[in-house]
Amino acid sequence: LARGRARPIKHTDGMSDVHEPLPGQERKKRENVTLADVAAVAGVSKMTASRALSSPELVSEEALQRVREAVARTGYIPNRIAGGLKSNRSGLIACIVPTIASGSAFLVAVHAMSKAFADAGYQVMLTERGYGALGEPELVESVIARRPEAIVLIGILQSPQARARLRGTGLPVVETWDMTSSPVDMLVGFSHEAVGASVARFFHERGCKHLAMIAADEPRGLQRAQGFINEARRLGLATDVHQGVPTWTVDAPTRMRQGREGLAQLLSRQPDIDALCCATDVIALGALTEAHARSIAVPQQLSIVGFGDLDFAADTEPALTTVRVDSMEIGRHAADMVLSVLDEQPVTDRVVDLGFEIVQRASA
Amino acid sequence: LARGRARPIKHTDGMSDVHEPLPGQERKKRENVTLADVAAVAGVSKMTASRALSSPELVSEEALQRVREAVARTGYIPNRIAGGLKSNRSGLIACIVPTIASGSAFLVAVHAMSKAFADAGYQVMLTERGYGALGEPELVESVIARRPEAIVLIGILQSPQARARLRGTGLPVVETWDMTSSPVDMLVGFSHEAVGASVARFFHERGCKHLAMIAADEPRGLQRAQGFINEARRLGLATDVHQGVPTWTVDAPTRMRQGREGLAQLLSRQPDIDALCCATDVIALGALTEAHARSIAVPQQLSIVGFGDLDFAADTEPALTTVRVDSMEIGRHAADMVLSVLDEQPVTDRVVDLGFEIVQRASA
DNA sequence: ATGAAAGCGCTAACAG
DNA sequence: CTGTTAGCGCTTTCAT
Repeated sequence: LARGRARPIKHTDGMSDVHEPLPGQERKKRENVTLADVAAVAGVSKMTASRALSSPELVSEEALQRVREAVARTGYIPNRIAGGLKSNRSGLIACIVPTIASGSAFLVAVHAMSKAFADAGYQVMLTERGYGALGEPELVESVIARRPEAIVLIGILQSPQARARLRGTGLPVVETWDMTSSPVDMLVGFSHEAVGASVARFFHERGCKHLAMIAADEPRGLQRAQGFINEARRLGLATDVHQGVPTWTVDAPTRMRQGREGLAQLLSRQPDIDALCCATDVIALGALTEAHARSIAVPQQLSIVGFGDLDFAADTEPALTTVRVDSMEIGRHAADMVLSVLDEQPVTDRVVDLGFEIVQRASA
Repeated sequence: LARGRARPIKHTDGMSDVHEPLPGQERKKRENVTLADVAAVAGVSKMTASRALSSPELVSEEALQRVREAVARTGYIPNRIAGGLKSNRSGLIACIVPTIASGSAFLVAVHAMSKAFADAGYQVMLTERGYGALGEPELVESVIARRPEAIVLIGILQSPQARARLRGTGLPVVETWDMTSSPVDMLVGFSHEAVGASVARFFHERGCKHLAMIAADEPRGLQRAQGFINEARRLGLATDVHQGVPTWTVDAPTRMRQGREGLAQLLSRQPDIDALCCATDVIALGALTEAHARSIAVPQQLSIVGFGDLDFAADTEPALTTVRVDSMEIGRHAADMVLSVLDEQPVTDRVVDLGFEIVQRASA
């Protein structure tokens, strides 16, 4: 953890000059307005000032007025870092996401969660896991170092060490977007293997014979692929030369191009494919586009199914058949669980499977 | 419709004795391992333990060993909240974004920034502004309450009050993705009006006569639209019944559907449109799709230009002509500026226009 | 309803 | 190289 060198702290008198430091010249540390200043200006004790801000009902009307005025006059902004130290309540919820720069469905869950937490007075600290960049244990440690009051994960940590660390904190932890038999604490998600298997059955029921898959190289994407392939085998739909399901695997986060390339690759290997399961809607959109460019009729010649039911899925040509996950509900539910625990309320179902649903549109 | 499990599965307890804090009942605050404990176990003073962790080069080899062992034995995780209080260095950089759940181009900038800050030992605290949900002044206050060491904004705050607050902190502030004559502090972006004007000229040079626009109802989207419309007027390309440019405005964040609807709406108003400027690539993709569905030849009958050069732009059918912004560079540059200031190094250019470029592909 | 004292866990600023 | 002494700004606790 290389850091810049510590800079000297200049102590300026603070409030004497009302207006701004010429930017760039001299960044004054004049965030010296503390609760003590407010109290002094208001003519009350620090404690009364503190109470006026956090539990106004315990303070006389008059004191309240004077403190409020003092706050306005001084431009006081409470220091939550200091408050948190003593009270052991940081007001922070950590959320660890795989990545942010992508059109992944889980962003909706994060969004919903953020809102729920914000409404409850917590701030969310979002951290990118980066699909394998920094080590999980170090990441978890750096997050815990901020003393969040709870931790929400999109996905499941692989490293047993990191999981142990999480558990060791005794903090409420919610893992989401996945199912596992050994959650760290709470869990709200769905089975990715079941998703894959359902898609295989979906194709089977509609008479498709030659299935193929574009998989995403990321834990949950691989689970979906595995579920799809296994079920296809079971149904006797593994028909490539090696009695397998032709599969093309791409990096995450997924891009449309990978769908185009993937379909092209799969067709060159096995031209008679009639059903394609895509790891994400974005890939499916690429595949749809490639099919169009090659004048392959969808769904007549080729059925395509995506995953995520992203906001564009209903608006492609043809409209995309896809697996819908109630991402918003996952986010809300995760937030509810956390808030319940923080509120000392019992949480009966600590593991929740929210399931999924195949939305049939025109592409399959 | 195949369905997954849609109702909660009861967790059959099972693990009750694996880890002890009976969840929900008695969340023991047993994160009591402090530096003092480590020091005691290692048989050194708190200070030596502290130094062993943050400036190992100041500590003897032996002490280092013993502290490291003590850390491992106790499972100590430093409390950055406490450290930050004394040192006045929270190690936090706040980043305020419009929203997270969208395929906006700025997410790439955020991603790049996060990485740069992480490499420098800072953690990024991402906050959603929510396109007008909570008041800007309150939002800024809640962010400042965490005492970040710098603040990066995607976009520019509207509220003068909020801007004053920001300035008042004396913290390094970088506004990004925009140009303004009165930045709070530093600025790295490009002119959205210039983007709009360039697209209008682009159409003009290629002989288009009947321009139209799908605008996004968000500050920068509106600036682009304004630039486009003004330039179109100047060039004599404002040709609708009212001597204007047919414009359809949609909510942000934008979705593909809005592009489909928008094109449909515009055509019903003015069927002879031959050039369409879209507020985002996502909208452009929708417009492309709608054109395809209506058998309108792109670009022969209708030219379409997007904005953002998102990762899918090169892979649509036809490939999308769009305005490219070097989002990653914006993120990196913003991070560099902040890190320089934090490192007491001079920043010569406090306002940087990174420009943009029209990438001509097949759609126009 | 208010205030005084006592730290939260850590690190800056000195001495040794 | 190591330790001691003071707090950072706030809130808990307990007195009034």
